[in-house]
Amino acid sequence: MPKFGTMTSGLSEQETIRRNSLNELIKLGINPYPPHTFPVNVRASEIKKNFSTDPSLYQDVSIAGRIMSRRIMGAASFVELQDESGRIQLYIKRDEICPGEDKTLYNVVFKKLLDIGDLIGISGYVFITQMGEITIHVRALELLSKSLRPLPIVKEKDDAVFDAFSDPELRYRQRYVDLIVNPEIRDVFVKRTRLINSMRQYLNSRSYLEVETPILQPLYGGAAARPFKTQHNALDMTLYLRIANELYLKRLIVGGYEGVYEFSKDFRNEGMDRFHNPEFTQMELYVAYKDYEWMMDLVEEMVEKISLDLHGTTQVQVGENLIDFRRPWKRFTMYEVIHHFTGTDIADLTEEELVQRAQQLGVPIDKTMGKGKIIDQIFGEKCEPFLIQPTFITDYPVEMSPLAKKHRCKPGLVERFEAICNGKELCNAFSELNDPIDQRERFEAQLELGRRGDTESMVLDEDFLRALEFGMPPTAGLGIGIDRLTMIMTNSPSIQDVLFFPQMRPEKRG
RNA sequence: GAUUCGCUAGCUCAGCAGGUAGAGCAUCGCCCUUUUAAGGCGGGGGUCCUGGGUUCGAAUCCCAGGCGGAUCACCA
Repeated sequence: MPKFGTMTSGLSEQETIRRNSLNELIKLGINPYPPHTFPVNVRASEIKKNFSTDPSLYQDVSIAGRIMSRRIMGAASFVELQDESGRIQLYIKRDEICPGEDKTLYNVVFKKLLDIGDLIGISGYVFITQMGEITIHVRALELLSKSLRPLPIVKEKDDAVFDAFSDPELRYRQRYVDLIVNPEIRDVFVKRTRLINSMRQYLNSRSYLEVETPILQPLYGGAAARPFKTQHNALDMTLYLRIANELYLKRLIVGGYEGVYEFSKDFRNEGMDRFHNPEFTQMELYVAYKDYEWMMDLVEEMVEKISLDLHGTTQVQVGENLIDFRRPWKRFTMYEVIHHFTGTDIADLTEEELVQRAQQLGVPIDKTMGKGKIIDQIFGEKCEPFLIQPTFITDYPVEMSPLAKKHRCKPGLVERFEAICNGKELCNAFSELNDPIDQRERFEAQLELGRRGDTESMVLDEDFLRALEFGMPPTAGLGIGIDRLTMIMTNSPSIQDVLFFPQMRPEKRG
């Protein structure tokens, strides 16, 4: 466990030595945390990429970064310097950085008082060593920040990694260390940002308006989930952290915007596992005068573009599976896919028959479940895990979709789809319910489910109903899980791998 | 929440017929002016997650707890 406290007595040997080095530096008149800028004019990866084709460009480079390893050979040394772009080797020669009689900078400062983990700035010229490594020959060296804790040392040879910093608990709790020593982790988060940028660019190119809606809500709505509850002192009222932003975005459609979207952190007070974090990110989009068929086309196009932007191809390797986002994706109705995987046509079954059938299939159900939830359960158990390539599942039972419009020709169903990919839901979308009378009835059915013991049933939102009563255009709505999509696009097996700081229990000493 | 595995030096790990702690890298000292998991020689560094119990004696066995991973349940 990490050691806290600032008293020397509580420090490890290596921490004490570094603090002593810090004091020695100060005695030599060197500020270990200098305030001035350092004039970086190039990045490590750029030198490595371009030096061979045009060496003349790199005769006067100035670069800053972290010391990741040192190989000291008497009066000359090699250092691996890491900046945001990658690593480059430095060659440091005593008589080069200490041209006069005083060799303190090399013999004492560099060799004794600097450590792996310290941030330095150097200037020099680039050359290639006898071993063929592109290297910066250092003319001047300056300490930019002293590191007081020893860094885990990860070594590599011939693509084999030695002593990897791999303890998941330490990696998540000290993500900053993870990012320093495991550069491929940094890349996952770069991809996450590029994914969001790609999606935003796509939506902006269609002139949809990016908006912000409340995270603290007096009523939670827009999804079936248990909320986090908090207290506003001045108003003396309970507020909930949003579980979705659907109802607020629809209010904006009522208000006259014809396309709105929001990247939103949502919060659900439920179990945690490798697919679930209490706070997670969704992108919700609402477009007026469109329907769910239209939205399927949009999702296909957008996700295909994202894959191309990230990987230059529609194909992505995810674990054992090669997933191809190339349009068009397969489309099945919920009943079709259940029939396909279970051999049962559930379209005309009564609730009792459905219960019986679920039990025959070994699908666990309980008394609080309505018909819709049982169908969803069968789908979740018997179909969803086996849908690997991106697939649209359409036309859900009305009971499990209280915010979706009734199907234009199939009674008992709604105009809803989910995209399933790698056995998991990627997005959820409907032709939005804009009939205020129907919406009120659906809320009331949800209240009834709540009375039967369903802790995730929706609550009735009078203000939202009032908005609908003013008239909402026919609208297509979409919610897409950004964490899940990032997991797929970066081949990450756990949501913790795509969140910088996944939720953890507090660490305790002893 | 349930089951299961894990927690030993800064990091990765070994040690578990119970006898009082080890390796590699890191670190410290010395040598070394093109090395790259640099190398050579020498030295330090540990509430063995915590608390109880069994025992002459516990990192090791037993019980309880903490934190984490995986799987399951709820869910995105």
